[in-house]
Amino acid sequence: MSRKPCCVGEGLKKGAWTAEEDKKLITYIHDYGEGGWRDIPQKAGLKRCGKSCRLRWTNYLKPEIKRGEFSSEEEQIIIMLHASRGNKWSVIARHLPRRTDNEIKNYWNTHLKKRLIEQGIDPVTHKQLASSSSNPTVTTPPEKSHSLDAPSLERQYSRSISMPSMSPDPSSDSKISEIDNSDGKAAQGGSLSCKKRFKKSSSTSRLLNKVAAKATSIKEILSASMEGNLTATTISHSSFFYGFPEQDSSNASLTNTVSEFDPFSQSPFYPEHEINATSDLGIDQDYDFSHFLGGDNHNEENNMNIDYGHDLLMSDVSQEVSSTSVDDQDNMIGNFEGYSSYLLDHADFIFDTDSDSLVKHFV
DNA sequence: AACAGTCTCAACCGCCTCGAG
DNA sequence: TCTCGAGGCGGTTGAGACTGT
Repeated sequence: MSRKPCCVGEGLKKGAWTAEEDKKLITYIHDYGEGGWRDIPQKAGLKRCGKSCRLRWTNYLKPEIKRGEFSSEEEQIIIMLHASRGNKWSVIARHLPRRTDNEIKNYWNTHLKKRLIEQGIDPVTHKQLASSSSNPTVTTPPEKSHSLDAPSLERQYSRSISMPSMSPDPSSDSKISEIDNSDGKAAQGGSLSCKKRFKKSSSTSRLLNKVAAKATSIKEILSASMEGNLTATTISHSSFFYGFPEQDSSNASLTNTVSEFDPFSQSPFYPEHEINATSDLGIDQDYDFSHFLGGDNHNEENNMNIDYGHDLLMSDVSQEVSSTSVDDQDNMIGNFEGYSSYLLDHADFIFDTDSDSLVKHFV
């Protein structure tokens, strides 16, 4: 019972971190590892509260953190998880690889919430706002507002929730690079603003970036779910094919080639080619995001956004990932990686100027 | 160029949970 | 069983960047 309180003390600094402070913290954690935050400021020579050090590390300096624009897949995941979990940012963050709860929270408050409102959807209840609905729904009490069933969600999101997405900033691995050393202050918002980024991106490059983001996101999602040691991700096998309508099952050679990289085919833990289809939404079928993507115009660009199952509304009370062996997890992750690589290696994505969309050709 | 309004997001605040003593 | 501190979490703030006039 002789512990010192954490955040009391004279001369503790507040406000933006300087590059020098960041360097001290990074150096210390590199040498001694995370944990024992109470003692870190003194040992690292920082005039900061331990809690502040922990937040700075976990939200900003940690090497594996991904910064930059959220992909459309990430946006969809956030919205769907928010619909079922509410403002449980840490829970949502566990299922978004390398994203922090703080970043997700900010992105929700500054982008996604506004977009849902613009679309006439209540960002709290995820139901149609009364003023914008021709068929007003009864207001749902808050405690029930985040447990909508799949058909309800499907009805609510009648338009695209996608925005042009950019691949992660290549420089994002270097946190130091985001510090403006000219005045010793942390650079505000380490990357360009959303609006500016979009101005710089042509529709073609945006689409190509989507392809790149898609190829890695499959693996990342499963990896994060496993690393989070909470739940299995509910990605159904057949979802992989929903986004590839031109993939004809009658084409025997193609089908064989694809199944060679089937991430589920070698897992004895997931019979019937389905990973833990239990979800908070109580759905066990694939969630077809084409309903989200805008009326009758389901062009290829839209399909690019729904290429894997978005019924990955995981349940923290469902099957624990720890019940699977390490070998099996590695095997599955490896298969995801193989499938992603396959897409990049064996499918040409050609930009069709007529339809302003990408056309996918397997070679 | 200057100013005001708006937007973004890093950082802080306060509360909660868990576990050690 | 109780107390208390560490760590975690969600809500909020405000400095700085951006945009419009």
